[in-house]
Amino acid sequence: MNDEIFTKHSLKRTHSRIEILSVLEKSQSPLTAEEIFKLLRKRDVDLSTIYRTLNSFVDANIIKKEINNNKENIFSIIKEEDKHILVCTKCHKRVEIAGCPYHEANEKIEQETGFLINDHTTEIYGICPDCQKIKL
Amino acid sequence: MNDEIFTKHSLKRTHSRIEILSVLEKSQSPLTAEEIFKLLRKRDVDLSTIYRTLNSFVDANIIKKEINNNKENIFSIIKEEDKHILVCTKCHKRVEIAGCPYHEANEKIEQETGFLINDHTTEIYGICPDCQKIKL
DNA sequence: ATGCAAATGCAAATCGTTTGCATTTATATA
DNA sequence: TATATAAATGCAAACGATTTGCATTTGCAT
Repeated sequence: MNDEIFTKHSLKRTHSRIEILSVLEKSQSPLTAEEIFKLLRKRDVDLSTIYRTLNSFVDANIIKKEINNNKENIFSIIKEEDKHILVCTKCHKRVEIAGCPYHEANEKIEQETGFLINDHTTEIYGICPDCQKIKL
Repeated sequence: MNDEIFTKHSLKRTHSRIEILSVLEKSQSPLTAEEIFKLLRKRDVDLSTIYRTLNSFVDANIIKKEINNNKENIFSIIKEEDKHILVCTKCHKRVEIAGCPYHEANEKIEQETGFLINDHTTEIYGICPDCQKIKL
């Protein structure tokens, strides 16, 4: 299954990592480390391994860590639709960024306001590092 | 000074709270509880009080709690420019929301990409709770 | 000025997370 | 396919940020 994701970040394709990633992929909402632990069928993965794995995944930009309304640390897969575009207003270069937290942010807003959010801007305007170097 | 903010949330206007709020307001960037503790001039406020106060402020929607790149919990004032508008695509009602995390999110993006962000959409489109109740 | 609930300081407890170490496992190479 | 080696894991112990209990103090309404 999800083979590349491991090799891509030079992470070994181990039982624990496959299971943890699978749990996160199947989940509709972000999970705490403890929840992942409980969801792992036989609980055959040690909690410390879960924490180590989650940290690896965060560092590899595969998942992101946030705080929920209950002040717990939660983890969730960075999905394709979470990716946004940075547009340089000078050279018009377009750069894709991963792990943009807007999606999460919007979920929070939905929870807090009862709104059903359909859309939001996915382009962010600014000046890229290259153009910042050019004097005017 | 900032009198209403306390009465508004029925929080007593105490020395600790005034000091902590002041530190957060003066700070250009989000702070950890420990940093706030160290910034308090005479460190005359107990760490436990700082934590209790920060929790009160978060609950009262005066500040927000997030995770920085170093995986520490950080707190920052919810500023006016952090507020965004929810626009209902059915009834065109406009609702202001406080504590929208886009601003923080953008700061993170700036750090990670080197981009200087100038602008982003402040209107979010969806369906408000009232319109969700109306059958079509 | 008085009373009372809320807030505080202090010390101790809690609990989510990390770490050390011996053992196991995945992957590269012969 | 067998072998070597670094990486990953489980377990138990440690850690440290945050919370809590309790006696005392403080803010605020009356």
